[in-house]
Amino acid sequence: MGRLAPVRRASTVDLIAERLREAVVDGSLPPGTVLGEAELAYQLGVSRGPLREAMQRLTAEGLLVIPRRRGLAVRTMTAEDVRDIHWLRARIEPELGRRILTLPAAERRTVLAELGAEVKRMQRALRKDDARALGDAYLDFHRVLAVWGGSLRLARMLGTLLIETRLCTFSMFEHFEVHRDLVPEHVAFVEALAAEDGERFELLVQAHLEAEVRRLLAEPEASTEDGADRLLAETPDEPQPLDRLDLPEGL
Amino acid sequence: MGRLAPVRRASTVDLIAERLREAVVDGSLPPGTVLGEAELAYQLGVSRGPLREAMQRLTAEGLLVIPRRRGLAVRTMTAEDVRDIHWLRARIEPELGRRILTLPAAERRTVLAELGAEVKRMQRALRKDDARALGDAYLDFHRVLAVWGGSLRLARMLGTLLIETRLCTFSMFEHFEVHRDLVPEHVAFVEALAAEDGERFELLVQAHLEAEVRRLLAEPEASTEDGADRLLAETPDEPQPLDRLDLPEGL
DNA sequence: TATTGTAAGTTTGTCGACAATCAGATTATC
DNA sequence: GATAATCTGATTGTCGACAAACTTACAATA
Repeated sequence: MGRLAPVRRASTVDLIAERLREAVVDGSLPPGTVLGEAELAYQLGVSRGPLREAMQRLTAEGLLVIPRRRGLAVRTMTAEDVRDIHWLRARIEPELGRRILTLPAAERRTVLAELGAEVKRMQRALRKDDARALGDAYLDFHRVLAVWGGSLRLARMLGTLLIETRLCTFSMFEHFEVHRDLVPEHVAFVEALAAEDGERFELLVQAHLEAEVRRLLAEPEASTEDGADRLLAETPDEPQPLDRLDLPEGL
Repeated sequence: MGRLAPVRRASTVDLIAERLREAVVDGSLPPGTVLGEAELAYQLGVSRGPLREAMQRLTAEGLLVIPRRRGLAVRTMTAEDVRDIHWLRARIEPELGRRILTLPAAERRTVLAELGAEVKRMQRALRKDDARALGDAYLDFHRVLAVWGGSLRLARMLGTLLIETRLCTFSMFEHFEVHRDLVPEHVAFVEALAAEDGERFELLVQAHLEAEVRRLLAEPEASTEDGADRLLAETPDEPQPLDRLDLPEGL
């Protein structure tokens, strides 16, 4: 008989954490935002207790920062973070690709179908010049890799890295930008997987991620001196940027 | 003028989380342990608020599990977890080795010295037949790799994986065991790094980790039917083991 | 004018309490 | 005798409040 998946009611903390993650991903909480607990709790319609618990969780994921006595702040990514994140993704994603290629044919077809669907979403977004939708489809494309990669922990890691990638964009630019290379690049990804060419997939992914780093770290548009300030934030002369305040805790 | 490192007072949550991590690592909180919040808070001398926040953080790290209305439980690792953890480590640690080899010579010497010191600790522990100390030195050896690997995120990940590795041991066996292969294996690791032979280092590490998996998943001593039960926990017929209750949250 | 000292205001960090919920034991029923 | 229903006790999930700590602004002094 078919086993039933156990029901899993999300706790309030789960809900809050998810809501916060969403807000970070969709840009309603841009990097550097500082929020008071009371205010935020009121907005979410919960008390400060559960909110603080959720904050701790997002802190462990590296999305939030808790400056002492200052509520919470959305992490601002430095150039070093950008490099670290993309370097890591360049190791993880090809590995996931390889694992996906070892899947039974049926499942592999499913993966390819899902990836194809995301590429289609990207194409539609591009036609509409909808940078936001393009970015969302981009994230979901890579999430598919995480889900099918066969390693719980690697999936979780990549999931976090993808959100951090989004934070990189927000940290470096004021607003989304459509960049047209994205679609052909991802078409190539799918083709490489379809051809069961793991090596080619790896090279393509790495090329893509390196290009992303270059794009993100290129001098931001001169207009937004704000962006310049943020790049500066990684120079060692700052009075210790908020972002790194409680990182070392992790290890 | 020399910049002063900013003072960083640990918050109560940090302290609690650290204490809990320690307890997990040193075995005073074996896998499967269920604890009531009130009791634990009393033991730690704090109120339930901060304790719950720390719990959320350890949950995000995958060390704890929060069964609904049951306080908290130390995660029990399944055979699948054992494989996942070691598989991941087999990807991460060689990568860290490679990065360490690209370090300036002076720093590389420091790393080798630190690794050598840990190996010495392992040898001393082995001579005394002190399995606990051997395990601790083992953890610290690999932590050195994490610290010097040059990637904050990868370091954090490996740090967590190492604690999980310890949980694997506790999940599979009732007590520590001295196994003598460990020391020569780690001597070889250091030698490979000293010879700047990244490839050899990779092979050695992978061999070691595969051996560990075999050792951990070998039928536990017949005496401990408890261990057998735990192995069973991963079969799909259980009514959902506590361990996996709230994992999917991560991604 | 720059710098230090002071004070007020705001926010967090922590705690205690209440109510809803669940697990386990007991009892009733088929 | 086994299953289902009920009940009770304990524990969590959530909230409100208090006190300490920090930040900011202002004033005084060199």
